[in-house]
Amino acid sequence: MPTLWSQTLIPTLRQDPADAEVPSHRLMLRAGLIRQLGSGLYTYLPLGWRAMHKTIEIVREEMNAAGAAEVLMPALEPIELFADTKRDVEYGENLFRLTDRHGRHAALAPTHEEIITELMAAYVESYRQLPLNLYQIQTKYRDEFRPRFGVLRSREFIMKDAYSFDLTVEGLDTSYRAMYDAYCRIFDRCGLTYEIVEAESGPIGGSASHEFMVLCNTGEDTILKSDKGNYAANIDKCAIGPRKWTFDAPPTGDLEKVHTPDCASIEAVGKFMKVKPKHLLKTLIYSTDNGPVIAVVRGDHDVNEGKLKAACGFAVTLDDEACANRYPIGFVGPHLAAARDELNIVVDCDAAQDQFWASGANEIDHHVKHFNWKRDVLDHIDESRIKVADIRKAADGDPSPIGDGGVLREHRGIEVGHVFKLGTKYSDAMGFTVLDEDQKRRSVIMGCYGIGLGRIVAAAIEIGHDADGIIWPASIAPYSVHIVPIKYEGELCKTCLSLAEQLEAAGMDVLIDDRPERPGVKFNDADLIGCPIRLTIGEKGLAQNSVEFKRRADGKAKAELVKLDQVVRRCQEALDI
RNA sequence: CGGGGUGUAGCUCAGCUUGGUAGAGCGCGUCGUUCGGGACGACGAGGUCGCAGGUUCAAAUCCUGUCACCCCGACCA
Repeated sequence: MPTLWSQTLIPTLRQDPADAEVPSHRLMLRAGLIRQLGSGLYTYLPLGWRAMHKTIEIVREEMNAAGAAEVLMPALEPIELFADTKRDVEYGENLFRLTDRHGRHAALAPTHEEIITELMAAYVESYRQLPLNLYQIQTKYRDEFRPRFGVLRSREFIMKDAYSFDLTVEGLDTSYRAMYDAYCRIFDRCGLTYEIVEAESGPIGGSASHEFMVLCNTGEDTILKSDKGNYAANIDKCAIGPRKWTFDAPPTGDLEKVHTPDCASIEAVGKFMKVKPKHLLKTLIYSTDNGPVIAVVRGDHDVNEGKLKAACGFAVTLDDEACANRYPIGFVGPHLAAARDELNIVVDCDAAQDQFWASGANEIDHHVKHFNWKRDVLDHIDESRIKVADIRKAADGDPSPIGDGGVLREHRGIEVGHVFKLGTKYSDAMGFTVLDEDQKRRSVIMGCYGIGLGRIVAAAIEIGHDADGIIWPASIAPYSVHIVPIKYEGELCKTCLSLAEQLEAAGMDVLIDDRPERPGVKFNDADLIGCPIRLTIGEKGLAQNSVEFKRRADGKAKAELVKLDQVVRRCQEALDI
C-alpha cells in the first residue's frame, strides 16, 4: 500500500530551525525526519525512520552475507563487567552510569565487547566452534561532553556492532578482511562516497584498525591523504615520511636569556620575543614507567602521544601538577636534560634542524635565544638518553610515509564505520579461552566492527543536498517515488492510486501527497524531503495520457512527459532496479 | 569542565534598558475568492513569558537561585 501524506506525520518546516548548524541536521529537522527531545536525544519520525530502516536492512543483508549471525544484547549492563577490563575507568566520563533501587551500579552500554565476551566465554569451549562472528543492531549510550550536529554526535544512537572470534592471527586477518569487504559493499550500496583510513583504536584497545570516512567539510574528524592517492590516515595515527635532521649545526649565537613575563603559550612567547613559532621549541615533560621524558617538537607542531609512546616504548602521560613541583613548567627547554640526569629526551625530526632556535630557559618567566643542540645538550649528556623520532601530529603538506613522493593533504570526514583488530585484550581480561587441537588452552583472538546507522543517514544528506532540500541516494530514500497530484480528486486520484499500485508491484515504495494544498506547497515539500523520483499528476499531462517524471537529482531541470504505460519502466530505469 | 549566549504561541523572533495584566510573521481552524513552484481577504483558536524565591500597589521586564538548550574552547607549557 502506498503511504498517503495525510496518514503519516511529516512535519516539514518552512523556516530553518535556530539550533541547527550543519546541513544534515538542518535538513533532517526541516524535512521532518527527526525531532530533538533533549541535548543529543532525537526521535526518528516516520520519514527518518524509513530511511534508517532501509539502511539497517542493507547492513543486515551484508552482515548475514558475510557470515555473521545477529543477536541482541541488553543496553543496560552491570558495571562489574566494565570493571573487569578497566574500561569503567578508561571510558571515564563518557560512560552513562546509574544505580538501581537495590543500590547496584550499572551502565548503559557504549559498546558491547565485555558483554559479548562474557557470552562467548560461557558457551564456546572448543576451537571447533570457531571462527564465529556475531553482531547486533542496538541503541548505544555515550555521555558525550558535547553532543552536536544532530544525530552525528548524539548521546543515544543506533549502531551495528559485530565481534569476530578466531583461534589464530591468520583467522583474525580473514575475519577482518571479510568485514572490511562487507563494509565497502554496505557503504557502496548506501550511495556514499568514502575514504578508508588507518586509525587509532582508542579506548576499545587493539592493534590495527581502519575507519570508513565520508569526506565533507562539516566532518568532525581530520584525515590526511596522500595526493598520490595510496595512503590515508586519521590525524591521530598518520605517520610522516622520512625527514632529514641534524644535531651538528653550528651555534647561531651566544645563548641569550630573555625575560618573558606572563607568556603562557607558544603564541604569546613568540609575539613577545618576536620569534615565529616555527623557530621555537615546544618542550613537554611526560611521565612514563621508565621515568620522565622530555618531548620536543617545533612550536607550530603538536605532539602525537601515540607516536611518542611508540618512540619511548612506554605509555606516556602528561602530568602537569606532578611535574610543576619539580620543573619550571611553561619555561622548560631541552637543555634541562643536561642538568637533570633522570630525564631522557625524544626530539621530533623537525625540531632537530640547523636553524635559529628559541626555547624555554628552565627558569620561570624566562626563555632563551640561540639554543644549539650540540653545544647545549649533546655535549653534556650520554647519547643513549636522546633519540630522534617522528613524534608529532602530521599536517597538511607533510611527506607521505609511503615514500612515493606524495604530499599529505588535510580533509575533514564523518566516521561512518570502524573496524578493529582487538587481539586478546578482552578474552584475556575475561578468561575467554578454548582448547586447541593439542588440548592446550588458548585465548580467543577478537575483532570488532562498528557502523553508525544514524551517521550513514546524516552523511548521505551531508553529501546529497541542494538549496531546496535533500537529494537521497535511491537505496536509503524514505520512498523511491513521490507522487504529487495537482489535485487529489476524481480521475487524478484514481491515476495516483493505480500508478502507486503498479509501482509497488514492481518493488518500489510510494508516497502520495494527498493534501489539499496548492501545488507550489507540494512541490517545495517534495524537493525538501528529496525522494529520488517525483511524478506529477495533472490534468494537462493526463489529457495526453501522460504524467510528469522528474528526478530529484536533476534539480531545476524541466520534467519529462511519460506515457502512463511507460511510467513503471521509466522509474525502474531511473532507480537502476 | 571553562568562556559566551539564549529561554516569550507548533516554528522564527520582537517586547526587557526606562515595571502597568503579552505582540508580529509563518503555521493552525472556519468562511469566501483562488488553484501547476511556499495565494488573498475576513473572522478565530492558541502563551501560568523555562522554573522557584525575592523586591514592588504592580514583574516577561528589576534582584537571587536553579534548570534547560545552543555556540566556542578544553592536556598542546
